[in-house]
Amino acid sequence: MEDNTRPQEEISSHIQGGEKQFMPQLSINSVIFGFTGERLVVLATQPPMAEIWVIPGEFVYQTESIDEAAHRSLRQQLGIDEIFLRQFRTFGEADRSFAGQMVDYFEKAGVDKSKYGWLTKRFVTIGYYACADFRKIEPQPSSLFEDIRWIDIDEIDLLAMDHANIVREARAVLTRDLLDLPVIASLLPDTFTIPELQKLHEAILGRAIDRGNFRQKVLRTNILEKVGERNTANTRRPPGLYRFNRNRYRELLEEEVKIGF
Amino acid sequence: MEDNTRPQEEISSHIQGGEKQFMPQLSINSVIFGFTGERLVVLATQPPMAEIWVIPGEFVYQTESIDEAAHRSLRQQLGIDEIFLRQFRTFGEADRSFAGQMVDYFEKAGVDKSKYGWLTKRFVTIGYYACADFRKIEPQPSSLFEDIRWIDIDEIDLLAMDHANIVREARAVLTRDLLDLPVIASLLPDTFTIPELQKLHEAILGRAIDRGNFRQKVLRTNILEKVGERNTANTRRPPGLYRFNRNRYRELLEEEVKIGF
DNA sequence: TATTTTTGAGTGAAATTCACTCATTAATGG
DNA sequence: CCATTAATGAGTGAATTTCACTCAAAAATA
Repeated sequence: MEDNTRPQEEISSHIQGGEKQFMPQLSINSVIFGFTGERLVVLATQPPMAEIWVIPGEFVYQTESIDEAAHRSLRQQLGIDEIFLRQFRTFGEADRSFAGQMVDYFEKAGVDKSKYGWLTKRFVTIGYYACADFRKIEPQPSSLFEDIRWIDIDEIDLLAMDHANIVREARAVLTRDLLDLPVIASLLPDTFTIPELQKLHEAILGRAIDRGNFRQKVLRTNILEKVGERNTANTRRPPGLYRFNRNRYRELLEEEVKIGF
Repeated sequence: MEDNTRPQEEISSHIQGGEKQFMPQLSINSVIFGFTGERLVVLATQPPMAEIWVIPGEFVYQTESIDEAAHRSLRQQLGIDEIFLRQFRTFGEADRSFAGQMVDYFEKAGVDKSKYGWLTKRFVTIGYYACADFRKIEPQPSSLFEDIRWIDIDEIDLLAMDHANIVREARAVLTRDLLDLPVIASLLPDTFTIPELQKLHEAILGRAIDRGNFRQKVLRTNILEKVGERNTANTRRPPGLYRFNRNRYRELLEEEVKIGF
């Protein structure tokens, strides 16, 4: 993937030149999953002056692929590079549009309708989902959004438009993809304990897993390598510290070995 | 899904009005799988005057959803209604366009460039795949294509543009979806034998399956009901005739029971 | 009528799943 | 300093599933 970074533009210029540089009526939206250690969360942003929460989105430059647009979005808006990012579905209901929320916003901002009109049309959006280390991302407002924060997976109904539905679909795909362990690797810090890994699985699957059996199955795949003896946490018995063996990862993917928890 | 059928237009009017009624730079393409009894095949069409083969495609009216456009495409072009149809991926490379093949064609046809120009731009296409009963579809040329035929899954490299790749991706998804038996139900006639069902599985998976074990597993799910005693084929011992029990179907889907061959 | 080919049915060893118990470790409280 | 406690690490065995395999049945064919 080449670097298609463009200067971080002011929101108004981003929008006003839109119809010339972007693919018309097309956007991408990314569901970015994180894991607090207990709960599955997704990243939500609040556009300037608009009192709504949405998942991060972008438009597609005429000169870039949709995958590049998705990566650029994360890079420019969140400073995230090198991340697991996967297209999972495209949403194209006939009445899908920003119009309701956007008109108010632009009139407040004093933008001329001839400039933002292209934005109020019906939009088809390509959904991506990503997994990110909860602690490494430091959400900070930029010119593209006023506020940004993690919201619990059970609170997504506060999202505007059809974004709650997009998140639900993404979560269903994530659950299916759970077998491909590389998916969740980026949800965890570089090193972690097996109980932590189990909690992540339980958060995604939404059900409890037997402790002993989980441990056995994971270790049997040889996908983990012990890196430290103990944790500085204040638990009783200190759990072993592990990290993913990236080579074994790819092997498992190619063998299409299903772990099956 | 409402009926959004429009009169079958002449190819030229279909194209010339395009930029006004269709979503710009967006199309859908459908990979339609069939099963000959031995081999997996896909439907390919040849546009008028163009010496290329492509999979069926359409544009999306501003007033219809992408799913409706996909269904309409099959209805208008192939006379197929009520079919299993599933979106599987969107293709959006920066250089994806009909330009190469189309310019020659329209110049031959004497269409003014101002009319077909919108068609030569970069296009993003939403991929759908469908399963159809090989015998029920009777491919016949219409105003939208000059010729149409089934091609073997191993001969898709003759397809133009990135369509071979689209078919490959669809096949990979079909293989994954094979567990959800309803997917393949529409590939078979209403009644069929277990050996026929097994051959279909082998054609999709691309490998041999043990006969006895396959039989056991399928029958254990109670998804089949015996409908006739024997077949009029000229085999040795006549196999039992079965059909899918639609109710049991949905049950299995909801239980998310994996058959796992 | 014997042969051949295909379907239908069954068997058992090997592997996997899954609920469960026991041992180990180190912080905590007295 | 020691018993308690809470968490991790390790193991066990019954039940189930997988999978390669054999045998029986049915009907066309020679």
